Amino acid sequence: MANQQSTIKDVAALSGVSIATVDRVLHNRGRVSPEKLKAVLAAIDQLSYRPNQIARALSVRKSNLKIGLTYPKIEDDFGVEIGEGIEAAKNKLLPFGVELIVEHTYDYNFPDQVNSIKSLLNQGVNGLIINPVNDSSSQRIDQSIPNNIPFVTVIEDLIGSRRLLHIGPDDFRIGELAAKLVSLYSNDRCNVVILAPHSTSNGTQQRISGFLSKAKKEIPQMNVLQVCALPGDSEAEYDRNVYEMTLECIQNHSSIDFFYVTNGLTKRCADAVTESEKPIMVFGHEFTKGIREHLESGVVGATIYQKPAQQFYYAINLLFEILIGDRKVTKPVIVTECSIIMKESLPFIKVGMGNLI
Amino acid sequence: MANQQSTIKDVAALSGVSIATVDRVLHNRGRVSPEKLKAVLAAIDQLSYRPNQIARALSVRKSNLKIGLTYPKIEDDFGVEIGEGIEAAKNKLLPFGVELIVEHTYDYNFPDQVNSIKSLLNQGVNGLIINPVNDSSSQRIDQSIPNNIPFVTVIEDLIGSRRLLHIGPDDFRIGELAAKLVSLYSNDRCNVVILAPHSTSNGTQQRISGFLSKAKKEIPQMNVLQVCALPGDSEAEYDRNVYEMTLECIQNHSSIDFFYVTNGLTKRCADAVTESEKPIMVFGHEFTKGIREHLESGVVGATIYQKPAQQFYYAINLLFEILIGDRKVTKPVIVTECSIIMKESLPFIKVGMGNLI
DNA sequence: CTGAAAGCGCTTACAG
DNA sequence: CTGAAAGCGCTTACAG
Repeated sequence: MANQQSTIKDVAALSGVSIATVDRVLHNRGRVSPEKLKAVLAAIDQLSYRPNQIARALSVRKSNLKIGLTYPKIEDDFGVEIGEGIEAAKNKLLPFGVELIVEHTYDYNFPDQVNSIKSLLNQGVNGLIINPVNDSSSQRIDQSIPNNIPFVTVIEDLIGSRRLLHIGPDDFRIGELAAKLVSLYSNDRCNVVILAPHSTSNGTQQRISGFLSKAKKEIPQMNVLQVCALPGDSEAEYDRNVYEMTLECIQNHSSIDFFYVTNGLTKRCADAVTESEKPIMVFGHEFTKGIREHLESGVVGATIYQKPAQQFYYAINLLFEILIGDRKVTKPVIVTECSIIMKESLPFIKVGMGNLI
Repeated sequence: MANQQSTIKDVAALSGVSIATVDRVLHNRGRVSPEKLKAVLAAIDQLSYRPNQIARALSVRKSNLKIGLTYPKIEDDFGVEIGEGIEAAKNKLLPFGVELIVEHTYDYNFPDQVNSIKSLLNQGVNGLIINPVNDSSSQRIDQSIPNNIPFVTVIEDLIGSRRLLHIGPDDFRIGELAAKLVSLYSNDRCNVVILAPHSTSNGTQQRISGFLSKAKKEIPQMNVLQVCALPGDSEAEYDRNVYEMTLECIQNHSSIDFFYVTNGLTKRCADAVTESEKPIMVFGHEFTKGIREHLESGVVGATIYQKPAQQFYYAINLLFEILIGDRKVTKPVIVTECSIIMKESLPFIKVGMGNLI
């Protein structure tokens, strides 16, 4: 029937009020007489009116929202992908008059992150996105952010903090999946060494727990020889240490079949395995150029990819919608998609923002 | 420096012309004197001006673009997902004044599809999205569409047709991946029966070819006992026949370890396997409710999911951008993402439009 | 070839 | 509590 989409003008005409009043009803910015309220609501219903978001965006532009973002910047393809997600979100929100202010720490420096948050607050942001460098500090993060500034976490949760919501992978289940993948590539023998960065990261612990739990429950032939906590404070140190630790493990255990690396250090572990020339397969995480090469050569069996660009893009958009009141928070944790990547699925994998326009 | 995003007004002011002239330059709708052209170009460059797409959308709204879409509607969750992708695209394009007109055939009826195309053309569409029911008919599709109406194909290509571009999975590689997955779940013995709808669908053929090629090249223990072409003309027939054929195969071959089903009929095959109580595992495609249940119970080992909602959403948006001149066609085929789904990755899978906002 | 003006659908002061 | 008016940044007839 009503072929053309109806507008706020139509609603105003039908209910016999001005468009300003309709707008008040729409966003309950209050003080509308009961009769008019009722009439407007009825008209909205009758015309099944839905506000034009584009028009809204254009005029709301003037409000000049600021969103702050802080994350630990790592100089590799994972960092590049995060940058791509941020850039995409920035461009998408630009015409809405949103200013996205980005700060980052180099490596996992917690005091730096607290400083970056202060700096963002000083610049007058209306909300924050935080990719925490360290999740044991929920309290201190809470303390650095005023109550009236909402913040959301990405990738790594800040459990027990005042965060509005968290967006990231389900690390325990990811650990379980990793164990399953390892078992699929094994025959009778399945001796595994786990390499994880030594950190208080909850995500890492969850992955290890998930892995071990799955092995115990369902994979009788799997034997976890060792769980190595890599020392380090920076990505460079981790990179060095994972390489050396891998070689060391190979020397100490004569019977390793698999390494499971709980994060993007997968590449350097695979480098060491390649160097050793042992028939060992590596399983791990993320999807950088180096990991792709090891997948192609068969040293890495499979990797679980958490699509960082999409997580950031999604988090930024979500916070924006929350700030302008277009979205309510219904659940505190949103689990994001992860992909299983193996040699044969390389042709289908989209990195960065992929096909998402 | 230039903190605020510059606007068309700024460009006009800087180059000493009217905004109408800037607009002419922007979209080269011609007839601008060389001097002014140069001045405008310089100003655009100097201000690094980027048009506000939101504002553009709002005014371009009046042009009232129509996009037509036709696809074979199947009454299952796959069809529901397609509907979700279409709905999301429709809502996204609504404020741009785009009317998305959707027609569908029931099942794979080619004459019906030709009729639906005619009907869409009669309604004055400016471009078409076609999910072909049958790819042997590129010529007849070409003939039903005037040269000035661009069309793109989704999911199944119309090779040799005049389509502007194709958006869909890489079916040969998908077949290869399927063979790899089967081999991962096998131990020493790996006897496989392939079930495929009897149709002229090129996608199906590609998947089978990929599967066989991979098996031959890299999986010596794999033995393909039979490739069954299922008779049928409608989804209901296929559903019935795949069930019966599965039971028949189980009777005829005493040693089947795996079924590979080239499409969403996976569910009915798994039903029959469950019924037979044989220790046979099914591999297949898509991700409907029924398939999820079989993954949970372990009858289906893994499924490869082509995310139909996203393919449609993407195709519609792409055609829109092409029609308004915001995007050029650079490559004729766009390969979309596919996910490997196994029991352990169920927690991460987003169906429909997932987290894509 | 060029510019002034109206308009897309909404929001936001402002005045009453 | 309510409405008229200006404005967001662009496009599109229209007049010159």
